[in-house]
Amino acid sequence: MKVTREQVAKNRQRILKVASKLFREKGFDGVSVADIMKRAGLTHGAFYGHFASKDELAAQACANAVANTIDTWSAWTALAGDNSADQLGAIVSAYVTPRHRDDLGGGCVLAALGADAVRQRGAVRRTFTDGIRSTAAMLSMIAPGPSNAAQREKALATLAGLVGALTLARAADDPTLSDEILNAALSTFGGKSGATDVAIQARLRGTNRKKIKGGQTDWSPPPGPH
Amino acid sequence: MKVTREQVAKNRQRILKVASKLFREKGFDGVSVADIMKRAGLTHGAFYGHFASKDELAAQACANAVANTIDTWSAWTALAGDNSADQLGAIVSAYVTPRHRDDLGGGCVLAALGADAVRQRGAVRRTFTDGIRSTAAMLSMIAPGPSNAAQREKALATLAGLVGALTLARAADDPTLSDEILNAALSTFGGKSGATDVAIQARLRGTNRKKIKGGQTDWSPPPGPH
DNA sequence: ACGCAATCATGACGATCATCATGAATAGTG
DNA sequence: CACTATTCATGATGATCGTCATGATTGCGT
Repeated sequence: MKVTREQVAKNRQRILKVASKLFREKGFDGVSVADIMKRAGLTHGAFYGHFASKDELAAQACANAVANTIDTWSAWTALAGDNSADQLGAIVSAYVTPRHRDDLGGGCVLAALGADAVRQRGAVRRTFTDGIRSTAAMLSMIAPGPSNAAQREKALATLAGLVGALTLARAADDPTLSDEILNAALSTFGGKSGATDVAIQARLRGTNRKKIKGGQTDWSPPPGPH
Repeated sequence: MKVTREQVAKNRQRILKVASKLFREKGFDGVSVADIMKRAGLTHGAFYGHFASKDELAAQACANAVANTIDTWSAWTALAGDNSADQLGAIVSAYVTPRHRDDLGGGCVLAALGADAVRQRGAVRRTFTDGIRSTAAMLSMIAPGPSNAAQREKALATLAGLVGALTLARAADDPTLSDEILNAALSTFGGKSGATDVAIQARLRGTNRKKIKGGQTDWSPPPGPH
């Protein structure tokens, strides 16, 4: 078989997207190349025409997931207007939600693969580090504080709080405890701050959940500037 | 071969201890039964005389790691005296350290296996949930706040912040960024609070590191009430 | 001291894994 | 239209995995 150049590019992107989702859901060691290819609608033999190894795929899928996270956060802040405090509040409010907690494969890559990244070396680890840098830089620009250093400190602490809360809320096998963790993080890390519009909050926190094809949850609020 | 009943118990404990360490270092999927048994000084065949399956071992090793974490935290608070604020500060100060970051196999199980626990079911997941409950309860008792609810909220948010900071600091492949994350968490989550004795702080934060046999780091401050 | 029962070592089983070899089909090129 | 390069499917390979069967060794109750 041979396919159109356009189809080849589509296949490659589909592999990346599927891998990005499956890795977040089951971890790097929990997914096989055959699994990924099957979900991408291909067989395992076609894999090595696109990527040199599973490790190379992991790195690129990680980069894909990071870009996904950044885009989502951008969409969140765009809904909050120009006020920095509102923007930070928007990210926190949307991050620490049952909706995000239940969307392991489509959610923040730092929370889903953070512990796995520790055990990786080479490209995967470097890509992940850049993901931390990017998200931290994004939060630093909108975090409140009397100086750049103070803003960055708040940004890093908030990022840690969000990632930790989501991880623990996911790990907790008890809905009550899980919700409690999310709510504590929401209150502590700025979800209540400022005068963020209530309707926007509701949208960000998933009150108006929207389903898209395939039973997947669309956790990016429509329409967004992207 | 047969061995003393006492030796059998020792072997079992050794398997548990090794598994508890290796699982934290490499994740549940990253360690094989043969790996664990080899490090415990036995061969893989002896395994199923002690545990019914790898999953059962994972659950018990997880419980072991939780107990380990609780004990360590108790030792930390014991050094800080009777003041609650100092005790919380002691835990935060000792938790978010390069020493703890670099001791993946001996450190907090919530940070090391949190993301992996999400993908587990059954006993492992339940044990892990209990670990979250236990640590949260411990922090709730010493966290400041005008009410029990406020104390618990602060405890949960602090726990999330600690776990997230340690995870990100470990994942970051850049020492500068990694230290920055630890310091931000230290400042934000109460490490500076109160009048905690400077010498105790230094001991908790690893200034007087002590090596024990096997090149392993003894991250529990001596002597401790345990 | 004898015999049973337990514990470990050796080895093997089937399943699964990442990766590679091969061939069929065909899009792109002249 | 014919040729070539490429893309994918099929299948195989060697390694590793969790688990189990077997037998040798020997502690321990009698």
